[in-house]
Amino acid sequence: MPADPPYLAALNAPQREAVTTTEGPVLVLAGAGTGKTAALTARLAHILFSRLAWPSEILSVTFTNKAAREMRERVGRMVGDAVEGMPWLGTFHSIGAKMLRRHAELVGLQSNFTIIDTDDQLRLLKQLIAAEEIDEKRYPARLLAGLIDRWKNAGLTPTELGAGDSEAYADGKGQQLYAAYQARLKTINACDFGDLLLHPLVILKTHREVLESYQAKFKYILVDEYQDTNSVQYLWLRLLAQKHRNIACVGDDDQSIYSWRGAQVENILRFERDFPGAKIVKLEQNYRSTPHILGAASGVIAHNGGRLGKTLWTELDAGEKVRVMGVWDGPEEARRVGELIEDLQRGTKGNAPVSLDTVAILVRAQFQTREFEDRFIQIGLPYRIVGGFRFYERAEIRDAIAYLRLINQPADDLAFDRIVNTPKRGLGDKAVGRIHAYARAENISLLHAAARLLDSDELTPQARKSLGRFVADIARWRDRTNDLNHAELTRLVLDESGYTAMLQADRTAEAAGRLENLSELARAMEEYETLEAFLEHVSLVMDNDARDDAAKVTIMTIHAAKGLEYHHVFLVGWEEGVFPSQRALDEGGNASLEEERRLAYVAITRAREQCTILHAANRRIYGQWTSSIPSRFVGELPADHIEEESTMGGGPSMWRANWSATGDPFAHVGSGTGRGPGWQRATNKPSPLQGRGSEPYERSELGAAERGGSGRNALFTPGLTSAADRRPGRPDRARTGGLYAPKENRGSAVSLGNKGRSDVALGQRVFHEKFGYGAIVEIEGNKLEIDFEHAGRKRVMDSFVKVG
DNA sequence: CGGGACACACATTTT
DNA sequence: GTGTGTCCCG
Repeated sequence: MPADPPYLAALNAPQREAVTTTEGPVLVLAGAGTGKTAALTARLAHILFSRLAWPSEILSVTFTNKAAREMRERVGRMVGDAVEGMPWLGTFHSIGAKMLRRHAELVGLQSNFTIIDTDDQLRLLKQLIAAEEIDEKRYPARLLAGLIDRWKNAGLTPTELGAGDSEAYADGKGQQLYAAYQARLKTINACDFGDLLLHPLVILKTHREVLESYQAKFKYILVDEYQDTNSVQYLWLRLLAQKHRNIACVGDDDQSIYSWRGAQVENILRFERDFPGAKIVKLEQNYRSTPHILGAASGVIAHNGGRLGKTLWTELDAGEKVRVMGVWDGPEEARRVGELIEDLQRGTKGNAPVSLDTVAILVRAQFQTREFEDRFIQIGLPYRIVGGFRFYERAEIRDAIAYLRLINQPADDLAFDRIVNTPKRGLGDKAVGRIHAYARAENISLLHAAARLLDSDELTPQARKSLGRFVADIARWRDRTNDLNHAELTRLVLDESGYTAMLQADRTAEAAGRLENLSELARAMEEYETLEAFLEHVSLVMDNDARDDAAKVTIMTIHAAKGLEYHHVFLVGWEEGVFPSQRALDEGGNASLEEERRLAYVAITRAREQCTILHAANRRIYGQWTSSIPSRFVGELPADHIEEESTMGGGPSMWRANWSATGDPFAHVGSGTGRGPGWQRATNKPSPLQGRGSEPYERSELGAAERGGSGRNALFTPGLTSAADRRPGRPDRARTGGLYAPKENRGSAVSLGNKGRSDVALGQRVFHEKFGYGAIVEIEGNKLEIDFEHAGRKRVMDSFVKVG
């Protein structure tokens, strides 16, 4: 036997088996951190090196673009340029789009169809709902969108819906609307995310010759994160693998966290039945986490039933126990995490300084990121939030892309609607309404209708002139696609449409940023061969790849963290109602709870060396202060693997007891009734919930330092409110000292009325304790409107900024 | 027609 | 607390 090829050298026995068992169905059960990606990429390399197939004959699907990119890079390192020829490596959605473009006509589309996002989808549905004269208040478009999504994930076209399904919306109009929606998409030559999966399935099912060509083509199929496949994806795979039956699926039932998106763990559980004779390989040696971290994760997941069951083990040294910390409230949580990260960064107790790139904070839901953002701006700790607002969702970017979409695809009515009057051309509701009516009557696209209306008397001369110019512009730009590259075209369009001028005329601070974003857009486009390729990228790639190299702490959701690893991981908000989420507790029963638990498992196993779990006793959720108890998952952590500490004295068990002794501290407030600050003020009762957030401007005046910490004791001991609670804001650390405004201005700022200070001016750069640096865009007495570099626009009192 | 003020509902996770 | 939709005014 010749020496092992390099790609096999570093693999353990089960991994090798997963790599070299190329023929026949294989299911690889890979626990967290067991070298799943390594095995998967080695398998690809093995198939290529052994000349079992050409790169174009391998289908390998992942769930995220991140995973696809990583696999491409790693395979590239092993096999060199051959990876360039792997056209079928990508996410289910990108591969679906690719197949669909080849066979679009089979489902009534043209191959230059537009991929619409959820925003466009919602707008379209609203139109249809209105046309049916359904009360959108009673039956929100969102609900319908959710249903359609679910149907598509299940692989069901409108005609295939079950009897009960159409009942789900507006007294049985669900099916009808679904059909109308699909018809509408077809006329505007567009499809949504779900269609990228559903249309290809329909094509494979109804066109034997197409199916056979793909079956013959894909000699090997690889699927990552198999536990997350939904029904459409599953049906795809089953059809495509039928001929060669060389399908390798890698997954972990304990990491199934997408059932709400239609994922069926059952797919993994029934693999052997679907592919008789399948070989099962288990990867159980973990290379990522210390035994304590692994032990903690295993202890939690052991509370779930119906698992395939794996026993993870590791050869790594014991390392630190998982830290569990109880804190008083949300702001304190952020403060503590900030301090701990600064300690890491500095290096303490003989530990070497740590790069922020190896540190992550994982949250259950997006709203939790705010607290950390606020705090980190304040202390100047560099951070990056993954997910959240994405570059391509900004209004100006969407506008620019709408222009391009319309140029690329004149039937794109959604794009037309978006930009026909942006920038303002004097084409308001009335004019646009006429265009719509005409298009509907003649069954033509909006752009087409607009062109025809120019020859009629339907529009006012003013509107006609304006619209004429718009239509001519689009046509002219369309012609220029031949002689200009798309980045140049974009710049031309932005200039000639008046969009650039509109932003230049806008003196607000945001406008400058928008212009910058647009030039960034044009720059990004240069990396793509064609306009079509770029638009596809925009539609499918959701992660913001604006990566800069400065080391930063990463803040993201647990979902987004799947597949990633960090040396130091902070898991925050482990409280009942936050994690597990209230939704999961309220509905979905045990299945939801188990999914939350798997999420906890995923979260813990992201950590390599150090895992810190935090829970707060009080948290403000949707503006209401709520007391909370530690997550049940905290209780499920095996005692041997954790060490608990609390910043509140007495340890977590103490204040847990406190909580039950006090009963519901919010009983007198009628918590959860949605009563706002106004009501609280009106009652004029010295309630601990009163004050603070209820007064205008106060929120921004108070440093987070004060809002956290012991000042909040009042929540549990109403008698003791004040002194501590009313103490004026004060920096809690030496390095931020001196940034506060002079004392005499503070506390009485509101009563001082409109006497503004004299040392500030428009455009001036200032520093605010809570929001960081920003420029003054407006001065109104003692109130300033400031455009903060990181925190956006806020109105604050002038006494709380320092000229800087 | 456009912009601003107001009232209102609405609040996981994502390709 | 937020964003969205609507109304009214210039």
